Amino acid sequence: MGRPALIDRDVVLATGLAVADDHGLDALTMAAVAARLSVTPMALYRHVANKADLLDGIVELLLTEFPPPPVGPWADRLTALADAIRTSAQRHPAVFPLLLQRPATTPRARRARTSVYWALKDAGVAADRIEQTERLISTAILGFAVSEAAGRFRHHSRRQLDADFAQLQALLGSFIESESQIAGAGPGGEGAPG
Amino acid sequence: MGRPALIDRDVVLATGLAVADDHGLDALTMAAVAARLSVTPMALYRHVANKADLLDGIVELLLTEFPPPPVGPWADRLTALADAIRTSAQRHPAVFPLLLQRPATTPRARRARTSVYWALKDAGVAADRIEQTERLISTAILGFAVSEAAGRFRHHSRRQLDADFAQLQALLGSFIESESQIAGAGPGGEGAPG
DNA sequence: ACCTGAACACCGTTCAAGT
DNA sequence: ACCTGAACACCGTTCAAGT
Repeated sequence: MGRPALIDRDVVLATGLAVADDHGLDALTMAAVAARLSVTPMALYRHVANKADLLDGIVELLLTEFPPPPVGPWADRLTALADAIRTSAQRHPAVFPLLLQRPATTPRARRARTSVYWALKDAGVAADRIEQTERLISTAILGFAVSEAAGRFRHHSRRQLDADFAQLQALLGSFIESESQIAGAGPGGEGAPG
Repeated sequence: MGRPALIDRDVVLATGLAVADDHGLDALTMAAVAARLSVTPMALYRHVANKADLLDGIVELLLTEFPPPPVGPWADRLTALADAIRTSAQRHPAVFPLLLQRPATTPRARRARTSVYWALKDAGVAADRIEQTERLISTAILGFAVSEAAGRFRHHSRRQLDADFAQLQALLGSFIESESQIAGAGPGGEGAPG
């Protein structure tokens, strides 16, 4: 067998993300990633198939930043997840928009989606309405996070955007309650008894 | 003075859009656009400053496809606009996502935004709530249209996505009504009298 | 097994030159 | 004024070669 590896796939992806964070998506080239790793561009091809695979891997890496939601009432769990998504977008504005371009079928994407499913179940949403409800709220949250990260709101103040995001979360919260089968379900844990 | 022009900015932008529609964003190169116009790549630089300017111009061209909404009740006008946005996204999936990356400060973008303002005013939304309300509904509609165009929903059926979009529009409609200061304002023209 | 060096087709962009 | 031809730095990717 050969010599010890200098790099592996994970550091290639993490380095690619760092390059994009620091200098933008246009600056994310194979040569730039390689230079950060003190390695030849061609060395990367043992760890990623090509540049598209590198981008896919970086998007996948982004999903890692969405922490498992805390235990607690369903509304708190969804709020925490939405805040984590927005924070991740702010931290990685160059690559975050790519998230909209990949179907969420990888294990990590499924994990994030499943935690939303559980929250909606606890909120009292009917089983056959959970998937559609998840798509609606995820799309709205991602749409905001991407818009903010990509610069569509660049002429608005941070204070204004915080208020916008809070309003969006409130709207989605009341939508979920309207879908709830639990009479008078508030943002509590398992809904009102009886 | 010189010789008659073979091309102008509008045909360069339209040709760029056509290349992206036919072969994707990666295939949208200066050389490809020039070839379609039977011209040298360098000839394009008299009409667009550089490739970024070409992309900006194409995004601007997209806004042209949003027709002025019909006269009628505010809800019908907003529905028509939302449908036009989604249709444009479906027709131009490669470039539509770029719309999220530009602040809507150009005249054409402002025109589209203004027609939403008027609809919200007619719906009875308070003057100091109109701009935030417009951002919320535009972000949700654009988020859906971009997600669909960019492929995030590629594993879902057309029928399912139609239902999702209808549900999103219904949610936004009831949100607007909840913001209305006109008691019992339905989706009618100018709200209930008195 | 992992990395390097040389090479290729292609890309955006410039500059000076033609009409 | 508008377009062309030649040229440059850079990009993704291949292949054969080194250890």
